[in-house]
Amino acid sequence: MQNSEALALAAALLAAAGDLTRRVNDGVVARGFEGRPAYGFAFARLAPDGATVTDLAVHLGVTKQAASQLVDEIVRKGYAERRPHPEDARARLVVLTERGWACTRAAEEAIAEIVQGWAGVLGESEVGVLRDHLARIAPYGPLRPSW
Amino acid sequence: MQNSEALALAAALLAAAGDLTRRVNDGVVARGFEGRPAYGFAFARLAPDGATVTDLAVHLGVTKQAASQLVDEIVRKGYAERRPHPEDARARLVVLTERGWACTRAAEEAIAEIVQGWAGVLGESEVGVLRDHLARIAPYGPLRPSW
DNA sequence: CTAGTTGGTCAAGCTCCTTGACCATATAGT
DNA sequence: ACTATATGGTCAAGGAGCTTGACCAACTAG
Repeated sequence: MQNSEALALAAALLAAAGDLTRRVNDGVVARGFEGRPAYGFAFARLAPDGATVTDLAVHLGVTKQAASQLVDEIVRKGYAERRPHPEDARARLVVLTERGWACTRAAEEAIAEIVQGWAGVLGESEVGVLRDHLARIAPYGPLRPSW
Repeated sequence: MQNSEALALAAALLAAAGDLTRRVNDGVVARGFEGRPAYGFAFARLAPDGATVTDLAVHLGVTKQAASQLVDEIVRKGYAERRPHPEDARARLVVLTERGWACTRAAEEAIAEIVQGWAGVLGESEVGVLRDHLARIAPYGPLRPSW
């Protein structure tokens, strides 16, 4: 393996990720939602049944104070709400509102559209290969900065 | 293409990029340099023959004020220096110092090491396929947040 | 039932970026 | 040559998003 090939691979990976992040965010905004990339990962954690602020902090890799501020923000914008936790009076369960779900669906649409474009360039089967390769090299990568 | 497959691909791409960024930075720090991921892209632009602050700002996708502050930082840390520009008395040419070059080489070593690991998982030839796929889906992606 | 742990928030501060104002030099129009 | 505009760079102030530290309320283990 040539050194320059390793550099080219690293650059291509970062460029592809940066491009994806930007385009997903643009797609969500174009569908009428306001937000920043971090929302997407937060929503992914909240989606099934809600989560506590501490859960979210762990998921995002930030302090619980930062997660709490993010929740303030998405609550203020109407994407989620804080409810009493059914089993722990200290905790609060943060759950998506209907608008939060709509925003999540918008992000998924945007992603599907972009990946569709990749399939047009590489072909369906090669996109599957790409996904497989990526999953194998970074099974536990961090989830922070993007949709 | 299933929607969930598109989501899995997007998540894997972001995870891989985040993992790469973190590990390159760790590798550079482990080799005795202090820095943040943005340095790497700045150094890549400065490397051949130096660049002006404005060049750097365009390359990084930030304002020239931000680029100027970044240059302050890498100058203060001994990685670069400002010289008069040979053809324009308004401008200054920012060039890497020997320590700046050493830091760049350290980053390249770290990258080579990581990609080596990927070759161990996927095989040499598949790493080439991966690089090709990524280059084809994001030929002009942004270059900002990482080494 | 006290002692320690855990969920959450408030407050202050830091880092990195932005916008706005400004100066020095370069370039174009007349 | 001379004014007008564009460009390279910096200073200053402010904002977004994170951190650390302090703290309270409620859970859990001895």
